Amino acid sequence: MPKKVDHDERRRLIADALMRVAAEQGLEAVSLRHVAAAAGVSAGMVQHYFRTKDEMMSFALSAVSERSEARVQAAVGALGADPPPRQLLRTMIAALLPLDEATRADGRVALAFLAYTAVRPAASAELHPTTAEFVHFIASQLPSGEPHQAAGLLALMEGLGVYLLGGQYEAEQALDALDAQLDLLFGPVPGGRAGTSGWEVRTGFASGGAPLVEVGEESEGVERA
Amino acid sequence: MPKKVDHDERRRLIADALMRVAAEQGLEAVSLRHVAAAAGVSAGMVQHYFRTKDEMMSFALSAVSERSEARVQAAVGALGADPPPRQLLRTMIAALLPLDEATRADGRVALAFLAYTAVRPAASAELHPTTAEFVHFIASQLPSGEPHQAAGLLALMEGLGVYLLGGQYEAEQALDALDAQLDLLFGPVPGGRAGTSGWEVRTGFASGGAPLVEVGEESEGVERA
DNA sequence: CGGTTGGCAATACGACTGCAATGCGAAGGC
DNA sequence: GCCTTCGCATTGCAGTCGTATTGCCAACCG
Repeated sequence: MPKKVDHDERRRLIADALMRVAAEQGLEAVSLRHVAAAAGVSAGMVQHYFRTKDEMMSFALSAVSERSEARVQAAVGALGADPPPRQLLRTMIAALLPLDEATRADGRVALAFLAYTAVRPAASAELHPTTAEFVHFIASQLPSGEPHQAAGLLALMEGLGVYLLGGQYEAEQALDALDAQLDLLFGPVPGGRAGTSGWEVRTGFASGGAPLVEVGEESEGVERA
Repeated sequence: MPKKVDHDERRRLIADALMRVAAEQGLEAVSLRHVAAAAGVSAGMVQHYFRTKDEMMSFALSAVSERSEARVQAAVGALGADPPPRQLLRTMIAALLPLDEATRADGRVALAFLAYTAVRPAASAELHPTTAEFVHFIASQLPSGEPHQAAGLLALMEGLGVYLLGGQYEAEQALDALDAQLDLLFGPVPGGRAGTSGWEVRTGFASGGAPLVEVGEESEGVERA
């Protein structure tokens, strides 16, 4: 073989550029040439490593999931062995929340992919049934062991992420809501951060903030179409 | 003036077609010609009623929110005067959840718009700060009156919607999780549907189901891009 | 009846898309 | 020292995009 290049490294480099484009301008702006320009390579090279655009999208999709998984594992690993369940869950969930600008960018990409795959189920067939396992794990950490409560906690995390991305919740409000939920599930903790002080619903989104309304109806129905 | 046509009715007809296209093929597939074809009109007519595509998108966006609002009001109106807070909240939230195939289509559109506006904040500037008001209202219905708990309940609803759309949760599981949460907030009810019986995490999504993984990381981070 | 005006269709245009095909330089195998 | 093979860039093509422009038809005013 002639040249020696790490095939997978190149693909990751391209996928990084894709995520950068998607985070800034949305998935609609993701095109071969656009991604190539963002990666600082030629459009032909992108085509060389991904024979089709769908292939590129699928790779980027799995890259997103891999990175988040790594993020959770890093956060949990910093916790030491056998942490108390409440702290473990809080750490894992906080690691999955888009709390700072860097993780918000990733969250936007993930959100875009969420809508993307909602219409193209085949694009994510390779991904594992992580959600079900996660619910199961959460339930095992709960005092009640209730799967319903575990599913609710996971959904709460998801919703917090959506609202954080939409700008309706600030990071602190989201964490307060999370802690309040953990209070409900584990029982209140004296030294916790679960106090009610200082919470105020944010108003006045006129200053270029993200939309509120469609978040409120993110999952609403419109009848037929 | 010559002809007599209801300007707004035409716009709604076109917006309906747009939502149909978006629900089936995603927002990326929404183009003037596509929408025109779905509406059974000429492309020129669409252009006549919406001078620009962004104008059309904004109109459809507000139409989505209007419809969901109407849905909630209809559900609440069927409840009679002064319903108990728990029942009121459950009814409102259930009305916003994509529980059947018809509302799922609307939910897909709303999800697409959510990702869309995450990148174009200006497209939704006209929408009101509904979320903050909603949190406030929920808090007023809660025994604790805790805004944190209210924000958490709203986030849980949002997450349930996302997972319902993704196919990770079935309608019954979502409602069970919702009721379990209401149990936590209001205290358990003897006659409630909050039993743990029959809950089983769904596995084996191989059969064309929607993705699980990127839902699990819907709000994760990927570092920088 | 002529003219004006709104409703709507058709077309043209430039920019962009994904993708296939082609070309060329460089690095090893023989 | 060829010669294959890989890495990568370039170009071309058919199609779609959003938008501006043009033109026809029907309806109402005078």
